[in-house]
Amino acid sequence: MLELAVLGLLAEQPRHGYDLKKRLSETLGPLWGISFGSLYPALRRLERSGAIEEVDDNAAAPAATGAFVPTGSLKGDLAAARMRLRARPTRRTRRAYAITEQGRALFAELLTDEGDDDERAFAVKLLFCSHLDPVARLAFLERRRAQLNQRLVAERKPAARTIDRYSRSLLEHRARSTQHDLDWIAELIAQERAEQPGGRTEGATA
Amino acid sequence: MLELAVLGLLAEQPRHGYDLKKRLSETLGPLWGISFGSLYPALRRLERSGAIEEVDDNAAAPAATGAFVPTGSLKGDLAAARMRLRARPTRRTRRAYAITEQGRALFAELLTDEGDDDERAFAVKLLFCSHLDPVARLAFLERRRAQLNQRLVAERKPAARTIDRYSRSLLEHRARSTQHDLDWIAELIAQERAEQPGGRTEGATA
DNA sequence: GCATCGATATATCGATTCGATATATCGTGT
DNA sequence: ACACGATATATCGAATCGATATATCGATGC
Repeated sequence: MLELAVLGLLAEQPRHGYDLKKRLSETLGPLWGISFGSLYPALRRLERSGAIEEVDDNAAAPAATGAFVPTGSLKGDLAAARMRLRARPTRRTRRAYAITEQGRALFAELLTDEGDDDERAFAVKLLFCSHLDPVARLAFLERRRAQLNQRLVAERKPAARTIDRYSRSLLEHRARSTQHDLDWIAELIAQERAEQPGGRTEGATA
Repeated sequence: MLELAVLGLLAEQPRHGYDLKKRLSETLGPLWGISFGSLYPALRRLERSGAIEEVDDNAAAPAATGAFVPTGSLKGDLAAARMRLRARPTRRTRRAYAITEQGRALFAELLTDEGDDDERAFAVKLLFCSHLDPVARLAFLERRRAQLNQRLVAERKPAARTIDRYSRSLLEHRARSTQHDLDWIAELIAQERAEQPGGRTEGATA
């Protein structure tokens, strides 16, 4: 999962770890508080497997402090040179990674994979689903809709057990949330269909 | 977290692992697909720490197949006896646990703890917040409301970066969801206040 | 210049959790 | 007697988390 997210971001441009984390947690937000303890190992895994490779830091976004680095300035070059020259930089400095051809293949595979579909997986895949062809994208959204529909049915049936007031409220709220998600997906699907009519119409109107 | 959930269920009555998992996943649903690989170790941890203890299986819910065990029937007694008599039952049979005094203290402590408050922690605490006194419960709900408010502010501010259409849709949907959660909490708080007026009015009308 | 501070950045550790798998037991149908 | 599916416990390796340590960079003040 983390692999997919990292590959997706690196597919756009080379980036370094800190920046990857920043982007991911600002987009995935509270849904996935991604941690360095999982990110850096994931980067090492990906590098060992040849899906990404370290590149000489350039074009790797500076994760702006407000001050932005004038790419290729004298100052920047000097800093980079110093960095490169040091006998052992003790490696506490930026490491930028770029995706490889192999990595792109892996990315496509993970993105298409139908197996895993929890909340996180869906959100991550949606973030990068513009890389899918229209048909696959539609299938992806339909899959999600079916999943949510199924969940909603389970949530609608009354509680069976005697439950306390707060539990009941939680259950009810979750059913409403699922409905909310479902409406959203339905709209995304409608937009897809509007743009490429002729997709298969299976299960058309919810 | 799992500890809290387990203690909360065992506070009602003794239960065995499989049943605990069933109840938790039917209530926490897709938010937390709790697994045996975390549950059983958690039970062992709790037992070692003295928060729970194994009890001779009785009153531990049978997790109904539809057929219910007529508690204390001839058949049940025989099965139990056979189980107890076997030299080494290879322990692939039920283990029921009950909460101890120590466990209740731990439960109260975990439930009151203000530290951890992700989605899961909130849901679990809400499930058992009837064990809190009204003042603590109100404080708990207010804490959640403040957290969601803060999140909403962050989500409302426009995207800063150029993002693709699906990312934007995700972001927008999440802001709406947060608002939805916020409304829900606000209502829970209103109900609390209605039932016990005189709670401190700090930040009363959102 | 230089001391210091907060933001940027990488790394690692132990503990928890996940997901898959193995295996035993029970109730039921045939 | 047997097979079967649901119930039930257990364990393994890998992924993830949360905390912590440490290094670097840029700005601010003196």
